[in-house]
Amino acid sequence: MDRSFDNLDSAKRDRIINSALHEFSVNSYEKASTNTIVKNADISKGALFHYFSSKKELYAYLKSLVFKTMVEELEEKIDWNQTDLFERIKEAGIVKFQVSERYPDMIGFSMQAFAHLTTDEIKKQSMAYMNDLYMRIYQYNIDYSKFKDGIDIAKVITIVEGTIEKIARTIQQNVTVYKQELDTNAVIDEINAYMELFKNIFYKQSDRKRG
Amino acid sequence: MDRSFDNLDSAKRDRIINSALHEFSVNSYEKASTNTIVKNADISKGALFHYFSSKKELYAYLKSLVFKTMVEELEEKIDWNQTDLFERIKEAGIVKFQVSERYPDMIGFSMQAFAHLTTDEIKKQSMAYMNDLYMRIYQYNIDYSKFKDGIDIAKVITIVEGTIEKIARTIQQNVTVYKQELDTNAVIDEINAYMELFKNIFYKQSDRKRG
DNA sequence: TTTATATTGACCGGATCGGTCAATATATGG
DNA sequence: CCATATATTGACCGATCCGGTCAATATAAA
Repeated sequence: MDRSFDNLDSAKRDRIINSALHEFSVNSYEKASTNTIVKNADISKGALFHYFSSKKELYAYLKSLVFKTMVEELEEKIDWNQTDLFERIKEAGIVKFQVSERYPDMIGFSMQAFAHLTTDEIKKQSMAYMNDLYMRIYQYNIDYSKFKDGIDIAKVITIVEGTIEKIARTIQQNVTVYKQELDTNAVIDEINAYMELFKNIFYKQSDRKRG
Repeated sequence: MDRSFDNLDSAKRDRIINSALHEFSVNSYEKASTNTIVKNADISKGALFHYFSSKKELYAYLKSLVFKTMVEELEEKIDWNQTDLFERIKEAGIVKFQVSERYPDMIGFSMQAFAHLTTDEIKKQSMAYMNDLYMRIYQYNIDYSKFKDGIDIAKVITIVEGTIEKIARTIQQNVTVYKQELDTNAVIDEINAYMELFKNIFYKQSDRKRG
């Protein structure tokens, strides 16, 4: 990547990044069109290939940007002293949500990028890394003694993850289909409500309010 | 559609249907390639345009097939006398799972097809219909008195849906990434285990075993 | 064998692809 | 103000792929 891209004012840079993320989210790498990217970013074809030497390089840049951004944001903004699982998960969810306010198609891009990795080895490696990161989120400093006896923690995590992703999908749908505006506080309130419900049903009586 | 397509032996017909469903799942309508469809279905270009007069007609056929199949299967195979919510949801999940054994890309196609409907009106209508169908699944003959007092049923449904979809995605991932074979009974067992967990946490003590 | 039907794949004009580059606009330094 | 350097433009390139056609061929029915 030409360093001139980094010197662009951030509004223009984000316009290009978001346009590219969107195009690569909606289409496979091969079918994603640089023409569409420049049109939506409102720049000329030549400009794009001035910043990036090729489509492939643009794609690689986006991959590392997404990866780096996600990891850094999670590292920074998560309170790693938090011992309550549901509060931890809520924080991670909010971080992802905030990132997608700046880069709306980042998560879509990740999924598309992962689905179309070429070799199985690379897929397995990425999967392994993702699992590592998530294990840290779910385990580092977390107090599991609050849970009722006999509760299968792995299942709890599946349930909570599934629920949050479901909420995110529903919001996405409301925004794109019903043209609802995105109300950040409402989203956080909703996630909060679910987390309280989870505490109520999964924690021992005496631990319900401590979380 | 030419009726000659219906007279094809079902193996060949399903090969064409699945190849087309897959191509339209992975790509938008415009970028989906009839060349790719015929290649993967192992038929000639001429044959496809003998069965269907155009790409658009093929797409319309798939839409109505998917819609009809889903509705009919749900109507037929769900036990509408079942009063337990989690058993009902389990049945619906298993029906979808069985359908996707015959047509693996049916659900992916539905999502893609929905996401790319042209007018907002049509989107809203489809959304409304989906909601209706799901409301019947969640409400018809269901005994909600088993739930603990103060439990928010809408949230419970979101949680259970999210969990089942999460399980489905994980299985899909294991199949495509890790080349694991798909063990139907194991999947049903897993869904069962989650449903038992849900009964344990959401039902009153006295109703946990009756479901 | 004759007739009817199913299937093939080379071929069509047109659209789009990733990428180039001479021309132009803008910014910088004296 | 000019001179130079840099940023940006969009018409243009050959290549590829598009949806769809159709004369030729294979297969089945009569």
